[in-house]
Formats: sequence, structure tokens, C-alpha cells
Amino acid sequence: MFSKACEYGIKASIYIALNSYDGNRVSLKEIAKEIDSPEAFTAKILQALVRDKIINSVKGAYGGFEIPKEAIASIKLSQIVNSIDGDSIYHGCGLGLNVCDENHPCPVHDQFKTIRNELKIMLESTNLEQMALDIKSGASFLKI
Amino acid sequence: MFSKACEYGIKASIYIALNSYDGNRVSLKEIAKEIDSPEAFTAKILQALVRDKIINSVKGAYGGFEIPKEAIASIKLSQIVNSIDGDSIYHGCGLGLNVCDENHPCPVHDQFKTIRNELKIMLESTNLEQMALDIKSGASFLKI
DNA sequence: ATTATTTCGGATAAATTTATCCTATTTAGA
DNA sequence: TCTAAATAGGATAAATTTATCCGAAATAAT
Ligand code: FES
Ligand code: FES
Repeated sequence: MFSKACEYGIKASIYIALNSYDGNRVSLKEIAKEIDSPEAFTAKILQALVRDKIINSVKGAYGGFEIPKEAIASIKLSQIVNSIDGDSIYHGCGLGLNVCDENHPCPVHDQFKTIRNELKIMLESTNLEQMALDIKSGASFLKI
Repeated sequence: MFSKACEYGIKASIYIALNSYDGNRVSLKEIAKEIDSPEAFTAKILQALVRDKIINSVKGAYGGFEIPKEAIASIKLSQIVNSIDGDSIYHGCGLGLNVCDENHPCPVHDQFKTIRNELKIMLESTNLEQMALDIKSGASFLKI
């Protein structure tokens, strides 16, 4: 469904949000450990998210990653997925036709469109705050 | 969503079904042309589907691929997807945790489970006959 | 029998995704 | 100012997926 990069990106963002909530900046090392991801690869993904202004980074000693408290609730899962995997998940044809076109549908178009749209709604209606709070309360987990 | 191999496999199966419906066996060459897929790669995928007994093959001159008429309506999209991409699409965690476990859910588990289940239902309730007839009637297309 | 056609299957190559390594740059604090 | 800690970014490697090539085996028709 999502690429590995996207999975790591989502989990990392949640972990950063969780800590930014408490005013703590977190390092790449800590993130990779807590979401159980390869450090250097995670670094690349975070770099991209920083470029896309989804998270902030601070270089140097005592640096790390953070998300402005007031932004946490406004960052949707869809933004992270879009940033990393692009938007083919919303518009692409399920059978790989060049374009998904209502007037030239593939054999699974009607059924697929429904699922794809629900996925879109799901990604657009889930934000970092909700997910971070679930981790905090122990209702959900980032690894194992 | 699906791998390229799976996309080709689905389209090829539909094209074979469509022709088997009319009593025509089709060659790899014809299939690859009609679904716009790389021939040798498609051959590998069809070989696998034959091994899984989803389609039949006949070697030699005038050989090709076919599906017994009476089987067409009973072959579900889910069988093809399972054969090629496995079943992680039904059971795997959306964020890549080792297992998707109700008692140890990832941050998107609740939302993801719903989508995943709808996808499963969709794949299980769509069969080759329906899709082949849509192609035949011009209601859907296999390429471009 | 011979030939042409076609799938099968192994080896290999190309492309993409995932992952690692190393150096440069930035920054806080001693 | 120097040092340690941290991200940035380029180069490279490993793994996986996608794709190609070629010879073997099977089969129908001549
Ligand atoms: S054309 Fe294939 S999903 Fe719309
Ligand atoms: S645990 Fe992640 S989808 Fe169920």
C-alpha cells in the first residue's frame, strides 16, 4: 500500500509530534530507535519532509526535529503520504492504465474508485494530533 | 496498490477469459499486445498463474492460454491477486509493523482495517466473468 | 520425420527502492 | 576559540522488482 519510506515517514512524524507536544525536540537517532527504522534512510525521509515544511529541523548540538505545537493538529496524514509517495494513490488507475478516466475505465474502475476515495477520506481526516495522543495514552504503538 | 506483475496478471486473465468465453485460445504474443505489457515478463506471470491452476496452458503449435468456460465465473479477482501479490494486502499492517494485531495496533489500525476489509470484499466479490463481459460490451478497457 | 509454433524455465540485465557511508556544515556550550 | 553533537547532502551499495534473452520441450500440420 504505502512505500517503506512512507511508513517510516508517518511513524517518524507521529513520534516527533508526540514529543513536540511536550516541548521536546528529538534527534534522528532517537526517532530511528523508537520507530525501529534504519537511521540513514530515515534521515533522507526526514530531510524531504523538512523541505516540504511538514516538520522543522534544527542543526547542531541540541538540535533535532520538531513540529510547532500549534501545527500538530493541522497536519493531515494525507500531507505526509503526498509528500513521500505522491498522489497516484488518489488518482492512479488500479490496473495501471495511463490515466484513470471515467470515460475510458479499466475493468475494476467502479469498484476501485470507491475504495480509493475512502482511503483518501481516511487520510484527509486523520491528523498528527490524534495519532500522537493515541501513542501517548498507550492506545496504539509505533513498533514491533 | 498492486504490483506491476499483478496488474498484468489481472488484465491477462481477463483477456484470456474473454476469449475462452468464445472458445478461443490465445497466445502470449496476442495477450501482451492486447493488454500492452512486456511479453517476456507477462510470460513469467502467466506461468505462475498456470502453476496455481488459475488458467490453463497448452504448449506447441496452436497452443496458448485458456480458462475452462465453466470456471470463468467462479474465478475471483482475489485469487489472482493472492496468487501474485500474496495476502499481505488483507492482513498486513498499514505502517509495516510485524503483524497487524488488534491488541497492539499501529496508529492507523482502526481506520486502515476498514479500508483493507472493503478492498478484500471488493476483490472477493468481483469475478472474471463480470470483467470479461464489460470488456466485451465496451463498458471497460484493458489498455491506454 | 520435419518444420513451424508455442509454452517452459533458467540465466541475466535494467530499473527502482531501500539502505549505508562519509564529509560538510551548523550550533550550543565549555 | 575549540569541541562535541547534530542535520544536510552526495556518493555508493544492497535488495527487490521489472524486464529481456535464449535454449529446451511439446505439439499440430505438412
Ligand atoms: S481506470 Fe482503472 S481505476 Fe479508473
Ligand atoms: S496494526 Fe497497523 S494496520 Fe493493524
